[in-house]
Amino acid sequence: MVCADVSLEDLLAFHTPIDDLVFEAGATLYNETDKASAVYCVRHGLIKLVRYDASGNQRIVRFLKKSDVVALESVFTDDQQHTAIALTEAHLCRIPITHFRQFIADHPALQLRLFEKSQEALREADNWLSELVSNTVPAKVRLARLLLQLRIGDSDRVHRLKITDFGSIIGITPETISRLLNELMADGILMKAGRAPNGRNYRADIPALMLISQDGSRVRQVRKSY
Amino acid sequence: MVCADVSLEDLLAFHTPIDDLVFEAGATLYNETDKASAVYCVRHGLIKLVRYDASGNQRIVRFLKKSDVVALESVFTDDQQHTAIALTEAHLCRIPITHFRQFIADHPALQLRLFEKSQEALREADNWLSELVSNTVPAKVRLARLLLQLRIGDSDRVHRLKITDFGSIIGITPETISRLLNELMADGILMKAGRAPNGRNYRADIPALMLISQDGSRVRQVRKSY
DNA sequence: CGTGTACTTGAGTGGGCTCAAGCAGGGTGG
DNA sequence: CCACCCTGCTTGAGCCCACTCAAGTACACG
Repeated sequence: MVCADVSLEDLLAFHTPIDDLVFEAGATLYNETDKASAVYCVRHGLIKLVRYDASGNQRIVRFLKKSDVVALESVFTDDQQHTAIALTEAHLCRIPITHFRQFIADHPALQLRLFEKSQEALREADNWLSELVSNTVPAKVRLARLLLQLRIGDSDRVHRLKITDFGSIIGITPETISRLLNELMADGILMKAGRAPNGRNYRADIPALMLISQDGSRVRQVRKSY
Repeated sequence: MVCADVSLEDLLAFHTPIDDLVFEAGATLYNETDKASAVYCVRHGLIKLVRYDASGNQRIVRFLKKSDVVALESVFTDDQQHTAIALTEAHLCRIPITHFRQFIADHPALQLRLFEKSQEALREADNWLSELVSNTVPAKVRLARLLLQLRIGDSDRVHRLKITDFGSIIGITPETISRLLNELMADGILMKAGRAPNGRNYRADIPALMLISQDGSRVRQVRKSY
């Protein structure tokens, strides 16, 4: 929206040097250690935002897709907080940060849109925190939840990430992911479909996944009150 | 800031019915299932934002403290996404959501401030995701990281939450939390201090905690390339 | 045809969970 | 003032899920 709406045309009219870029799958947009220099609007494709913790483990904190804005935090700070990597081929428009800041200042209506974008991202982060990362919920349940979030539209298709990526979202090892996915395939709930490098996906039995995702097998015993 | 800055005076001048409220420790501001009806500015105290996942487990997704705004998402949606509970006695000013929306519309400068607030919250959420919830990092390390985040200013004091609250942040059971805290106390890194219901805290050996928090004992073996 | 990357599979281990019981302290009411 | 409760915390024993390490397979690509 931000780029597709008013703002894009306005930006172009602004005579700013906008680069229209194509990143191929696996390419890095920028690194955690870089100074903020631009924001990117996603036109097409899937981007992962990752962080490396103190022990060097990779962790995916969010996905960005069509009409999302990458590196929005650089409006307020020069420290990038993530590394951004394309998961599929991605088309982006790059807006130098100084121009973007100026543009925001000149267009108050945009501020509310960006605020809303930010709230959306926050909502997704909260979702991940509450659904995807609890040790107290079995890994299989969390994986089912993640697969549902990766559903493509209303279809029976689900994005098929690399198993290490599945792992760095829900916080378990690739080996365990592999075992769980094979289990789901053995049960006929998941089937490999599509071809690399794009379109890699699963055909999924959505109702079955929803059933698994609501699993309450490990509900904590509450002390009885007589 | 939002409440302490321009906006508060402006709001008052606006003749809006602002309630100035005091919640005691443990009191609920609002529930996940309630319709959005207001935002709250925190003047003093600590608020936790919790969610209950499909299996009924409680999960803390964020803390809010002085100068933060609670229920900011209700600017855009009527669905509350969390339950908000006071952890200490808390002083809040309550602004009915219709007034707040109107006020935002009339005061563009506020939009940028709220956008920034939202980015701050997002940053904290990302931090939690990347540092606090990885199963692949030992629980003790994650607990040390959490304790450092709960540090009070630059002192050697750390907020002492209930063990179930510690648990619902990093995703482990209260029993394990208890064992780990006792371990830290046995090592002289942590000492109980302060009195209930407020001021409950630990005196901590901060450098020791930092050491533990950077632990790399479980770094994954990288396949050697000869 | 060889090399690298992604994934699979197996065996063994251990950290954190479950269930269960007991303790400590601060209210509250008799 | 004590008895009682209730909530928060502790401690123990046993188990199991997910981890570690290690080796092997599948497949894409030059």
